[in-house]
Amino acid sequence: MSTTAYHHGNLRAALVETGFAMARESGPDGVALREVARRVGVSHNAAYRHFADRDQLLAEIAVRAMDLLTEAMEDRLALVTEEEPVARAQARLRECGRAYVAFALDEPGLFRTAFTSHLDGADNEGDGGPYAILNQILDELVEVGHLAVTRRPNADVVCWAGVHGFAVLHLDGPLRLASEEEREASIVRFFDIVQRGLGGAVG
Amino acid sequence: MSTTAYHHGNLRAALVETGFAMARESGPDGVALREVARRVGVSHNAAYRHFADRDQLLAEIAVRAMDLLTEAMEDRLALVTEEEPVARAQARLRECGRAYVAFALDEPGLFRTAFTSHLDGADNEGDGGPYAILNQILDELVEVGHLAVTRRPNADVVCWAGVHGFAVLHLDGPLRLASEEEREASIVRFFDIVQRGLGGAVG
DNA sequence: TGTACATCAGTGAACGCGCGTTCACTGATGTAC
DNA sequence: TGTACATCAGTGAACGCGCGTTCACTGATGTAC
Repeated sequence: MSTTAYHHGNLRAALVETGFAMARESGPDGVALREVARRVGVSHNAAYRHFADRDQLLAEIAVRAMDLLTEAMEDRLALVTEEEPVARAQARLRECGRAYVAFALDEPGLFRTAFTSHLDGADNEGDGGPYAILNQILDELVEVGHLAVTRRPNADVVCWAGVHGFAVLHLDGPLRLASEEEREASIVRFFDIVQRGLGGAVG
Repeated sequence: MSTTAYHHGNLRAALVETGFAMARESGPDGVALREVARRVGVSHNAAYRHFADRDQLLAEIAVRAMDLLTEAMEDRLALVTEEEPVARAQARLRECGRAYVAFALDEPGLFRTAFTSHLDGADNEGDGGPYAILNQILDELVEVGHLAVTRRPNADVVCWAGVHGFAVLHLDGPLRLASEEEREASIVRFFDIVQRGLGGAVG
């Protein structure tokens, strides 16, 4: 943008930021080292001063993408006003899932980048990311008496799989042509089934 | 392999077969037109006599991959011996899902190829593929009284999403490092939750 | 306060890669008379 | 049964693409004395 020409001063951050924007536009494969450098206005190998290779840059971008997903979920959870404990926990589970799906569909490039495998950096576990949020909400469902402790194990993976599969099928998969109405109806049914499946009581 | 040198006689089929083998090894991106031709022993542009472009070849390979998935599901369904109607339909739902996940994990290249978007050929709907099988089993669950007709709509998408997400998270995603025991425990919980979520009665 | 020098952060040219696709072509096949 | 010829199915060379990465380099910076 400006700064001291030679000795950019902030190259690393600029590369990540620009690469992030490119991932947003066109997913992980859209992040070409040469093109990132070009956009930042620096020679194409200057990046090697700051990253061992392209994958290391991409890993850092992926972490930021995952962070954005996490924020999107937190933002949405903050909007839950329901006070009755069981209904509240259920609503939080729904909103958390909806935020995940909405992020995937609104930010396909970032979503794909966040879930690019073969990158180290992001281990996605425990660290307060989407998975941790989900786990916390499931714990709330236990505390509140909707989900039996004995049925708590692996409930996290099940919920995650459902929501992730929903996102992926609609994003890249055979359901990508589904109308918004169909999508909405399916997701409503999804939470209906999950809620009944988790809970001990019916209806 | 042999045949009349010039005028291969069966080039189209040979290209599809070899491309299929390459997709099996390394997924859709592993199917390079030039390499397929090389392996078949033909000049790299002979393929253009039979396919408009690489995507058309890949689309045909994807259809065959989807067919193999379908067969895997059917084979596994054929093994269900349970006779009591409700238990039978439930078992069929489980086996159908298990076959899907097993295929994804055992044949990652083919699974990814089958679900490569941007290809025409496969519309994956109604034609007797995995989705049709799932729909049929859900209809059985309705007939048999486990699933209420009013709750039938979109149950297909929900089941599909769960199983697909499970596969994808374990194949490419953050759960790819999960042990076989964890995977098995999760999938058991998955069917537990789906079955309760679908059914009107509890456990 | 001035200068020497190590270190750091960039540059520019080049390598090697394998791909998809197109062009003008030639060898093989089969059919009509 | 023989031959002419259209059609079909391959070939080989070439284009253009953009990439990641490495090499030897040079200009800027800051610190020690």
